[in-house]
Amino acid sequence: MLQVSQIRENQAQMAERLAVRGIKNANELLTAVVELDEQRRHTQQESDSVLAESNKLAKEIGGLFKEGKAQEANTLKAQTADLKEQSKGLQEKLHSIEEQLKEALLHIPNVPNPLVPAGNSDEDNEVIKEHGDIPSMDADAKPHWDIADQYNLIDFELGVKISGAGFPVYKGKGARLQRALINYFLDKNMAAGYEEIQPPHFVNEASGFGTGQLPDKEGQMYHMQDDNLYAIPTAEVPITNLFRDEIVNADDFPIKCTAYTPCFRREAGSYGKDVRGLNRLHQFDKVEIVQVQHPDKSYETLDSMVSHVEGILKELELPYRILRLCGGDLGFTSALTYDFEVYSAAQKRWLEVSSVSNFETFQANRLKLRYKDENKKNQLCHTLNGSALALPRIVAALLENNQTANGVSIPKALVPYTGFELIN
RNA sequence: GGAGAGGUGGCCGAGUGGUUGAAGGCGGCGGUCUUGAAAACCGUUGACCCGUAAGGGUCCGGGGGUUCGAAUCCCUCCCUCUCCGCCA
Repeated sequence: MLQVSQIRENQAQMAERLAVRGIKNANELLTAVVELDEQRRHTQQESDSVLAESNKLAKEIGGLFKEGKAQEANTLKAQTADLKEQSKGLQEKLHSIEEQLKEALLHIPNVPNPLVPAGNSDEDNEVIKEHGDIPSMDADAKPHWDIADQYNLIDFELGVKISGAGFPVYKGKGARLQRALINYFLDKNMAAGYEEIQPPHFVNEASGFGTGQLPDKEGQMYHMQDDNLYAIPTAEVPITNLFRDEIVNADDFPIKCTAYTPCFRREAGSYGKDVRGLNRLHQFDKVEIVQVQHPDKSYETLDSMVSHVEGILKELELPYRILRLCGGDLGFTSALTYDFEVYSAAQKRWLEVSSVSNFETFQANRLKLRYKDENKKNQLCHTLNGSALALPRIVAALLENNQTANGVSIPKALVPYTGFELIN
């Protein structure tokens, strides 16, 4: 959620940058906010002075009663009726304006960083780096779903039987590969200074709101109606919400957490050719990194998170590229996002495996996540997160890119974790 | 699922209608003492909104009510804990 004070100060600039997202009426939306805020402040002033007056009278009446001057007290009492009436009306007005203001703010996305290129779709994302050779495969190279089938690694049909489409069953070396990747990622993140956390996989409404999944993206999460809990779509939600309503110590910056969790996504309405095999699932595994940082240092941190993820992909010997997301592809809450894609040789396409973002104060504002600055004033922190990494597409790329006549070879860095060098 | 207790500032905890935004303690910050540190002692220390400021207002789980006045009384919702039952 944007801060009204900032909108007031930089409306024109913000509108301009929001336009990068393809929002045509950005300036109108911001103007509505500013106007509501003006009404709010005006109404509050009125209300405050009425309340100040009644507080004064109440104290006088209290004093008079104590002195035993009941007569005078009762005279004063009569005066308060009118004030009460006024106050009630003003309170109601104030509440209603505040509601409208919140509603207006809730539907404005984060302001993109100046680096964010304009554009409407993933076509307009900016490739800022490409690394590794695209493997040239034989014509009969198999997509990962065939390899998974051949070596009995993943059973999609069994998943359908017990849950439904998008819930794969990993078996044997398939399951072990998953476990190896999770441990490997966690170890890499820990070595980079992230504290490992095991959070709950279900969260309450307040948490969904804090990171921005609610109220807009309600349909994308699984919801347990009886208990009003949501299955987490990413560890970002429980981890970032650890810091909800907190005033953290500025000396603790940067706060770095990592967590492995399954992720649940309804992906309502998705269908078509992109969803085959592991490409798009209702349940998948991911190791996430989250940081809470001082506003002055968050972009430095974003860069360090990007190079951290990059280091992992290099070790896994996967060809990858880094994209800077354009305005149209940028998530609602993000100010700047880098996506990582690995090349999947048999499908002959890039697959997104990580998304690293700086949310600046957008989440912190909803979370009320603050720190004390040098002047002991509370300021909003910056939050960042990234996948390090999401498993399924890494598995897909590993299987496809490393297939040989003898089987699928495991990258060196991973062998200590899998305990085998070859899937055959 | 059944029964009971409770939700107060960063934390613990007192407070049952009046000038209490809230005793006390812990923690934090500053100081005295010390070669330095610890201990001890003294002082200081809530959040949010409006206002250039002075100042004003709101907040004791959320919402509503009673009252001139509510952390304190009433209604309602939410949450937590304890015991019993069930159970990895």
